[in-house]
Amino acid sequence: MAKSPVLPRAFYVHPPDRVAQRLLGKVLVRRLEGVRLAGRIVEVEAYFGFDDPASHAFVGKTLRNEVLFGPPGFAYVYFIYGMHFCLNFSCEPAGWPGGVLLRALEPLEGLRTMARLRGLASTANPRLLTSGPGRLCQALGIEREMHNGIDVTSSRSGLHVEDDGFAPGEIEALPRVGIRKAADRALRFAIAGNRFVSG
DNA sequence: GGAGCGATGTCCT
DNA sequence: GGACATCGCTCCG
Repeated sequence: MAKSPVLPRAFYVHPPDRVAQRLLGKVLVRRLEGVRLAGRIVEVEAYFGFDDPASHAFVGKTLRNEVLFGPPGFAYVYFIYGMHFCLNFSCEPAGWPGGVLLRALEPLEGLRTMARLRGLASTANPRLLTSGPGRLCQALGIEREMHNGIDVTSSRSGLHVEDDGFAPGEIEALPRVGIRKAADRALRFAIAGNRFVSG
């Protein structure tokens, strides 16, 4: 089996809605203590900058969101609701804010480790592993202190994205989840019919 | 299976 | 002090 190429920086140097749609079908890979955890990206959301009130970047650059204003292809990990982490990738050239939130994966490799990290006794219901932004971070052992600001275009950073040639087929555009502002914009993208989409 | 709701830390005003 | 890009539990049908 040919080794899948890692998505390079150039992949992320585009507006977040474009990057979001092109991330669908790619494989998120986390190397954790020698174990390879992997899942296919099936649901994402795009967040712009100053013209998007729902974006963390809308208020301008702060200590928390500065990764979104930096160069593309870096992880923006934040803590929400007192107990969950969410993973984004920065987009657009340095100086332009924008990011893509990863909302759901179809688990491919390392399911038993994912279940353990999620506090589940088994992999009987794989939807409970990585369907949802907080769940996928927990399943892959992604935390802010370790991962915020790391380069996801390097396979040495322990978190990167690969292209295994999978073609996602039909993509649907939906309203974003869990936001109050700009909730009418269809900036959530999913592989149509995939059972791991969080909805 | 779906609506309702509580838990809980961090950031910005 | 309030809002928050969530999750899992309860209760009800």
